[in-house]
Amino acid sequence: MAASVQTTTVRNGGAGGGAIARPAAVPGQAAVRAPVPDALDLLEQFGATIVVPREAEIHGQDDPAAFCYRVLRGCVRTARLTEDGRRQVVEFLLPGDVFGFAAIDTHDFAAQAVSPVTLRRYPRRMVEALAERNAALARRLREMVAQDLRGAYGRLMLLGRKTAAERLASLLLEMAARLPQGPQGRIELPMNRTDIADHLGLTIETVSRMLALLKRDGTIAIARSGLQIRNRDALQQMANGLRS
Amino acid sequence: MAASVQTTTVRNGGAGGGAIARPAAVPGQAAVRAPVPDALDLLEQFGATIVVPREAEIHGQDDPAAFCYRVLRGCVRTARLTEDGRRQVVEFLLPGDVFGFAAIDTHDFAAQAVSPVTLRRYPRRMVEALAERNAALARRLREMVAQDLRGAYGRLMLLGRKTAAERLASLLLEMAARLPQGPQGRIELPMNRTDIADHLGLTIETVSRMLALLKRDGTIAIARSGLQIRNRDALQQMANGLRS
DNA sequence: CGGCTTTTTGAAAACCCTCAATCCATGTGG
DNA sequence: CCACATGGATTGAGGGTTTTCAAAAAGCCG
Repeated sequence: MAASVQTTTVRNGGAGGGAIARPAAVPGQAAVRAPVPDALDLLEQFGATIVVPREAEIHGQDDPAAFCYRVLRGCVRTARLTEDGRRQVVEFLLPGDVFGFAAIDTHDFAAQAVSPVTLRRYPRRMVEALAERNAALARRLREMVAQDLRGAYGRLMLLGRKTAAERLASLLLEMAARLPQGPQGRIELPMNRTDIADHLGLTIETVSRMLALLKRDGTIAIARSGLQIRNRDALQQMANGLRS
Repeated sequence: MAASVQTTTVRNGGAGGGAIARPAAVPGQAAVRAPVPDALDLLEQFGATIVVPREAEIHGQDDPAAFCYRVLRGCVRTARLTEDGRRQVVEFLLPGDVFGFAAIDTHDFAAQAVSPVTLRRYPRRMVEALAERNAALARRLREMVAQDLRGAYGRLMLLGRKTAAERLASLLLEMAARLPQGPQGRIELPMNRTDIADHLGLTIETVSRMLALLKRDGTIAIARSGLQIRNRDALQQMANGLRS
């Protein structure tokens, strides 16, 4: 079922990947860059850096979980597919994000490259072996999974109880918080309308229409694949269902 | 914000609660009851058994996570609430199920008793302390959280991409698999229509209508709070969207 | 039996989806 | 350099599913 992964190994071993994603640095706080030790750093020596082309599969749904991953560059989506072809995009992963750590034996979602992606890849066997001997790492792993779970709960609310407008507003706010900001808070959404629709439980047409609405409001501005939030408060209100 | 928990402590300490919920026993297999050691058994000596009346709150959303729980009797629901009162029921917990183990500092959902409930309650501080020293327990905890995550992913698909009929069929099948079966596969749903609706992202009217449909089909039979699945294959097909 | 809540049923409306056409950006070949 | 083809995005019209509002029916418990 799983299409074979088409990747290019760039580096193998060594500390080639920069710092591990750390638990929630307080935003807006002066960055004291003493190298805070992170239990995940233990994995670094077993990591390999790989490059995945746009739209290629990193691993398939129900594939044996041989590796966990951390995103270095680009955007990854995790998704589930039904037998009859309906798709639910679980989440979008950006640089610093990790995935695959919650797997027991197999991954329970597919992972694909939304844009050209650079990943750091860790053998799960090593992760498990290290966690067996290192309580701090074990705890960190559990926290990471718990974090994912927390995110999933938020999405359950979004999909079960929010309107199309609210879902889109929520996504835009989330992406604005996670993506690098250009001048005037301009951001570049890496995913297309189909990805957004499959993430929000909508159709591409509805996504397009809601974006058009927000554009008419002056809440956002869209210019050739770039997006700018002009009225964050309005978006926030819309995301929370406080109808004007 | 959190309403105070109104509970009755029945027992404290000792091995009062029976065996811990174990990882997926193979159904239909002859039960070889050699006491398989479960890492969770370590917690048992710190457990307390409590009783919670129907509809009472076990813990509130964003409450500090002082305890984890295991259901001994009854049905618990976990739910999230928005500011404007919309509710998403995350899951229903039945005897043998545990909850609260994914919390970091606070619970990220409220837990309430759907029916009169008996719980075994473990101090989180103890759980953390034991996990620090016991790798098997740490791994077990992570697997439990990963299991929850897996379940959440399934629900994302359900809420994002399934129709009302499909959602209801899925729930009935899940409940039939988890609840004790009476004669002729008769089961008793512990939750009311509102709970089901808030779990499936629907309204109580839609839930009622879909049940009426299934009843007309002869797929299910409903008799005074009891439910019987008459055509499991039809339900299965409906749950997977294979329209007749 | 009477009062209460829960569930069911009905009719109309809202929201989102489907189908279809147009627009736009990008890339290709003449 | 421009015509054309391509794929994604947008816009429009109509329809379907689910919701909303309302009322009746069915349970439940005194």
